[in-house]
Amino acid sequence: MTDKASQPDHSKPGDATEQIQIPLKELIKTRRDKVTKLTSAGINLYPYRYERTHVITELLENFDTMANDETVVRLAGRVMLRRKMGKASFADVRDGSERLQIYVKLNNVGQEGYDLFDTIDLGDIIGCEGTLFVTRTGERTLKVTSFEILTKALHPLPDKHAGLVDIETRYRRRYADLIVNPEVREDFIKRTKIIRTIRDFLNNNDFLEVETPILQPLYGGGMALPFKTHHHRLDRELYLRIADELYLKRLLVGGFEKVWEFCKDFRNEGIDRLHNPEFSMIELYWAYADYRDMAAMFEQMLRQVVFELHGTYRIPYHDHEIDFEPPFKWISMIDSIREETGVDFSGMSFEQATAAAKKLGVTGDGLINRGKVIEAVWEAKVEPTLIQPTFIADFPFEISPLAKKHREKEGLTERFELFIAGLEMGNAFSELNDPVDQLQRFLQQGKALEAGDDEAQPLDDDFITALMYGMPPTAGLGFGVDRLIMILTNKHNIRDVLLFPQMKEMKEGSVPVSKILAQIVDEESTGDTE
RNA sequence: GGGGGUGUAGCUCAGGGGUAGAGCUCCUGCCUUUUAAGCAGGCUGUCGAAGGUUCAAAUCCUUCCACCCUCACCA
Repeated sequence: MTDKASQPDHSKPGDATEQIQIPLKELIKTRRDKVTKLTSAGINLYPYRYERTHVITELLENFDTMANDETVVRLAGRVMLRRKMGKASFADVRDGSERLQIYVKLNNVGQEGYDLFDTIDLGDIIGCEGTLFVTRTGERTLKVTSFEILTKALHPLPDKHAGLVDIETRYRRRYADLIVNPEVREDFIKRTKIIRTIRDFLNNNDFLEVETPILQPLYGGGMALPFKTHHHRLDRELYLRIADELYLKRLLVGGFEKVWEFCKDFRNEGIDRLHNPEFSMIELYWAYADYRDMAAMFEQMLRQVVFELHGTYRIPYHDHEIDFEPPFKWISMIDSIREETGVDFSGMSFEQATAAAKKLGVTGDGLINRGKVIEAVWEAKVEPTLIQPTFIADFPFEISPLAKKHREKEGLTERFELFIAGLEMGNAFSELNDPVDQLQRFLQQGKALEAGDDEAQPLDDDFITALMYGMPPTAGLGFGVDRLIMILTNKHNIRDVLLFPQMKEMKEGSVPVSKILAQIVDEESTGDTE
C-alpha cells in the first residue's frame, strides 16, 4: 500500500524532516483520510452539540415501557465494539452511564447513512436516534433510524478484549485507561463520593470550609521538604505549602471556632506507592475541644464514610478485614512499645532511650533526641502490627512542636495518630496555644535544623504574633485523603487513587504522537500522499 | 539510594545468536438479529536507547532511560 521508493531520512531523532514509518501512522492516516473525505462531502465530523433525550441507564430503567410505546429516543456515546453483517450492523455504544447495543440496518438508515456507518471506527463518538427493542438473543437494543458522527477519533483504542493493561501507559494516558477500563472509572467515582461524604459530615457539624494560601512565604505545620518558587514582582522566595495548619489556626485566633480545608499539599520528597509530590489532606480545627474530643469525632466521621460507601463497617483490604465500628483501640505510644517489646521508655533520658533502642536493634543517623529514638523504636516494632483502626496517643515532646504538653505525662504531648492497615491515617493534637511555649519550640526546631534535621520547622513570626492575640483551646486534625481512599477502595498504590499521578519524563524510545499527526497533515497539504 | 523484575506491532502477548511471530485492531471481499459475530484474503516493526563481543545480536556483555516490586526516609 505504501510506496517505499523514498528512503527514510536517517537524520537525528527529533529532526522534523525525519520520515516516521510505524504502523500507528498508517492507522491514524486511515482515520484522517476518512475525515478529509467526509468533510469535503459536507459532513462536519466535529459538530457543536447533540440533543440527547436520555442517558443509557435511563433507557435501561424504563426499557420495556419505551420499547412497547416505540418511544423515539436519542443517545450519544463512544463506539466500543462493532459487528458488521453485510447490510446490517451492531455496535456497542458507551456513554457516561452505561453501555447499550445499537442496531443499524440499511433499510432503516438508507444507503447514504449505511455508507457513513461503514466509516465508523472503534472510539468514534456518535449520536443516534431510534426506538428500543429486544433482539432474538435477548439483548436490549436501540434500532437506529438516524445517526451522526459527533467526534471522529484519530487514535486507535486499546485492544477491545484485553483492554489497557500496561501500568505505565494507564498512568500516563489516564484518558485511555478510563475509556477501556470501566472499573477504573468506578474507583474515581468512589473517590469523589468519599470526599463528598466527608464534606457533608463536616458541614453538618457546623465546620466552615475555608481556603488559605497555597503559596506561602514560609512553610510550616508539618515535617517535610518544601517546593520552593520565586515571585518576580515581589522578588521573593515563596513555598508551596506542605500543610495549612498555621493558617487555619490564625483563623481560630480571628474568632472562627470550627474551620476546615480540603488542601492540596506539596512535599519535595520521594515518590513511591504511598507518596506523590502533590497530595490531598483535610485539616480541621475545633475550638474549646481537646484531642480526645477530636478522636471521638474522627471515629464517627470514618464510620459514616465507610458505611456510606460500602453499606457495612467491615471492609476488605488485601489480606485483612478492617472493622470500622467505633470505638477504635486507643493506646499511648509508650504503652504500645511496652506491649510489643516489654521495654518501658517512660521517664528515660536520651542516653537511656538510645541504649534501650540499641538493645532492640534500632539505630540510625537521625536519632538526635529522646523523642526521635522512641519514635524510631515505635515505627520498627509497633507500626507494622497496626491493622485494625488504632489510635496511637501521647507522642514525645521533641517530635511534636505544635502540640500541647500532656496535662499529666512528663515529656509527652497530647497528640494522636490513627493507623489502619499499617498506614498513618491522621494526626491530631490538643493544639499548642501558649505563645511563649510555641516560641521556645520553634527555637528548639531551629537548633534541630542546625543539627542536620532538614525537616525541622522554621520560626514563623506572624504565627507567634497571632498566638499572642490569643487562640482558644483547640483540637486540630489532619488526615491524608488519598490514603483513606486507598483503604476504602482496596488499592495498594497511591497512583491508583490519583487521576494523574506524577511521572518521570519520557526521554527515549517513542515518537511523539503529535509529530505523527503533524506529518500526516503536512503531507496532505503538500500533496505528498500515497 | 540498595536489591529483584519488566521493556518485541496501536493493544494483549509468544520467541531467545542465523529471513521478526500470534490474536485483536486496521485494509479488501462475502454476509439484513450479531455480541470477543463469522468466513476468505491482505498491510504493519528504530525488538526501550547507546556502545561492545561476533562472520552474524531482538537474543550475549556494558552503560543509560522508563515502569513494577521490595528495603531504607517522609503523609
